[in-house]
Amino acid sequence: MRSKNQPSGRKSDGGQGDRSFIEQARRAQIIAAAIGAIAELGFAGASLARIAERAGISKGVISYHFAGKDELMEQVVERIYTDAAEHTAPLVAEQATVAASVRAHILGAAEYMRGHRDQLIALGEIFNNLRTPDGKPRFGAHSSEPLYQALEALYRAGQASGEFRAFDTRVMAVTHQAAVDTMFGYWTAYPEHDLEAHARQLADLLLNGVRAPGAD
Amino acid sequence: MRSKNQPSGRKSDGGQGDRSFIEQARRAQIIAAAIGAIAELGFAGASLARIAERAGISKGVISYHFAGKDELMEQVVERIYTDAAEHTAPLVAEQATVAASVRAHILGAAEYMRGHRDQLIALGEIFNNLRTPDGKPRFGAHSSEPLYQALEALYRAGQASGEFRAFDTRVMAVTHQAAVDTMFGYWTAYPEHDLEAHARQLADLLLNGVRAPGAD
DNA sequence: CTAAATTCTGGCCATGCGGTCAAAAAATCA
DNA sequence: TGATTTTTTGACCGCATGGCCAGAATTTAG
Repeated sequence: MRSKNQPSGRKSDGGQGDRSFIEQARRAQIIAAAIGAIAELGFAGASLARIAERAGISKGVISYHFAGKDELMEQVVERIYTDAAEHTAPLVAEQATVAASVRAHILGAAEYMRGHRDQLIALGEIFNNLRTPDGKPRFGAHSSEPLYQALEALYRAGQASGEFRAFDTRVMAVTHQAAVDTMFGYWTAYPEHDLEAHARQLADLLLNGVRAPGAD
Repeated sequence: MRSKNQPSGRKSDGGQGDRSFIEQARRAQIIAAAIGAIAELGFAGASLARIAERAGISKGVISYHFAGKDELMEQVVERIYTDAAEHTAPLVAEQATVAASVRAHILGAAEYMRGHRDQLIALGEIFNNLRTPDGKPRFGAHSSEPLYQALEALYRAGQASGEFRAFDTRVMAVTHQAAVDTMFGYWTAYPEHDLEAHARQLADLLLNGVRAPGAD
């Protein structure tokens, strides 16, 4: 009766530990199918049955590889989130001035959006809809703390270097992130919209907003 | 066999036409209960049963007064939306300069948020989640067009008067709206956050971003 | 090749959903 | 008052959902 079948049995296991290759592949496949389903049908429309159908497997397979729908959704978020962060972070770091970093962050985000439409839609859907069993949002605004802190650090550096004027860096970070997120949402609704031009306009706007009075 | 009981039977009837007082009162009561339920439990958690429970009535009453859940949700949106617009619009109009109007819009929105937390949460939930029978979002980003156009007109006026520099007014309008919306979301997540200070910071940021080079 | 472990299938379950309805209750009318 | 209309109730329907599991299929190990 020992050694039950539960590859995903080790609950609350952050790292993926010792997972066989085919196990990892199946999980990746299911996650990909989930992203597609959520992007097309919305969070509520992405049932396990529909995700399984997209993946070309039986519904039970998902239950076999994931503890439940909630774990699936959390894995989807983790996958997308880390991937996006890995892409954006280095772009910012290699700039000479802080203003250039801010601009690079915005333009880099726009470029990333082009190739990851479904992932970002799915991310938003899950953020907005996934809830804990007691009904509270699973990913509240608090989940954006790391993002906010990174942006705050960036803007504070600009203040320290004298590039930027004095302002509340937290409000700035929140606004910056919101503007970038919405740029994506707007482009999603109006696909013919020029994403890169939007990004340039936005960078101009934000940098003008924080630029130190003397610098020109 | 004529004269069936269907107070809400006149489908696609924009105005409320001839509705008895008690009929209007019941509808208002149900809409209020729906707002509370959505704000607390999210869109998915706000079932007809739970809304009815909150209103202290039987579930069937909702079906009697509304054609279906979708109509209820649309009425909720209409109620909230018109109420908010009525509050914000005059504030903007009575300002001397365009910059003052922009500032008034942001500060006015912040003030409004304080007294209408649940309404605005519910509005967001419905915008993000209500879908037509074929699965498409009922209120896409296109629903914000009137807002965007009003803001564009405002910023264009500033450009015409020479207060503002040249920039893409559409990007500006989208960004402005996003920043205001997110100010609300952030305050919701961090209730101790100083909403009015945030609004002032945001107004400074946006106005600095668009201010004409010479003006100071 | 055989045995054991892993993975997959397809059907089943309880739950909650939106919606419907006959009948009861309440309000209105004559 | 009694007759008629409006409103409410509470039970019920069909359906989709997330989850479960016995057994079959497949892969791996000895």
